[in-house]
Amino acid sequence: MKPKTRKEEIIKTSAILFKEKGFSAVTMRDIAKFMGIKAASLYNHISSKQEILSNIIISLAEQFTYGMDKIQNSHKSSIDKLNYIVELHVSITSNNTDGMASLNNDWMHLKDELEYYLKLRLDYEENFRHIIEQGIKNEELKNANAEAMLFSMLSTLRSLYIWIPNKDDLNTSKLASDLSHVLLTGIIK
Amino acid sequence: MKPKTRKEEIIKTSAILFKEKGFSAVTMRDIAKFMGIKAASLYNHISSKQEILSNIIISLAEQFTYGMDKIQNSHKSSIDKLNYIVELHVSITSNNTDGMASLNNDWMHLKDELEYYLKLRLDYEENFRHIIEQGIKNEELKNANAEAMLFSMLSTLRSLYIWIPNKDDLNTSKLASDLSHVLLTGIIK
DNA sequence: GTCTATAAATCGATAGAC
DNA sequence: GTCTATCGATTTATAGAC
Repeated sequence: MKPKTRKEEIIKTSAILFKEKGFSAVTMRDIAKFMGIKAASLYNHISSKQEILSNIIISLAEQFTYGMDKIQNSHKSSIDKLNYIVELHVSITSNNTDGMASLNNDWMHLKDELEYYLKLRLDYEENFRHIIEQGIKNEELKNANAEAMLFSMLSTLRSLYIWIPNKDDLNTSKLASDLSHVLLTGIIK
Repeated sequence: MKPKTRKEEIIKTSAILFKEKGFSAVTMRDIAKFMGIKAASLYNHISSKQEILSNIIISLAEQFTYGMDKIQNSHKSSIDKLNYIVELHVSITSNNTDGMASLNNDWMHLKDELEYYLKLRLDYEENFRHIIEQGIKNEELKNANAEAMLFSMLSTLRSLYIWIPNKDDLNTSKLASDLSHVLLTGIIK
């Protein structure tokens, strides 16, 4: 995931700073200083601060959409599908923990792509909900509050970017399996 | 929870706007406009934008600290303590959904109170962790990844402010019990 | 308690030299 | 590809009238 072009380098640097203080509190001068150049030089590679933000967010949102489509089209059990969703989040997040902060906290500062992002997010949530509801019908899952199940899983998976950087020796498959176990079977003996 | 003084009104209004766009993207003019006055008039009641933010965040952080202390000092089982933690989050969040957004997303913009806030948060997490570890020793909880358990519960509870406003007919005790059930016993049949 | 007017600093972005 | 210089807009906050 090393940036190959100068533009990719700007986007990667921005994601680090956006994670620390949020999109609105980071200035073009902050980004430039971090890269050892002047703010005006950034505009030779990108056209606006907005463009940096959309690059970070839309790319991630589309990765989630693509992954969810593959899971939906696989003919697996509901529980297997939920396990794959956990793996999807662990995989995408561990490859871009910085960008995930913008996806979660700065999407509202999108302009041209705001509607597109909101559609991707809504579709994702509806697919997730559908898998849970199917699992209840199948009697794979408890006949309980489906919205609470969805909310709990989504909240945990969306917060992964906060947790993952703290695990130095990151074993993504163990992390995904531990997390699946907690989310699906609970913590009570 | 109706604001009684003009200062409380400013803080309540600010919390609504901070939730929408974040602290840094909201201007004093935005807050004033929402209240039907001019930005300069705000300074007759508060001394800075910073002061508004600390009022929102520190008050909430102290409520969590106070609630956790009471739970720690109660001589209940580990599982009961976890249930009370869920109730604590549902209770505080449902009384101030707007402010919870600042607590979660804008704490890094604190200045004088940043260290104090970080200490309260760290203590809270350590108390939470201790309860889970005790539960594992007691054999009330599974002998599994304690950090994953803590992370999953905390992530879900901290995200409650996003979910609660969407439930119009809010029955807080049913919400807390549904959530406890999902978090403690999982979703698999 | 609210207003108008304004200070002082900082913002995103552009022009043009090298 | 980076620089200096700068524009025009916007920011938090203050001074002083009413």
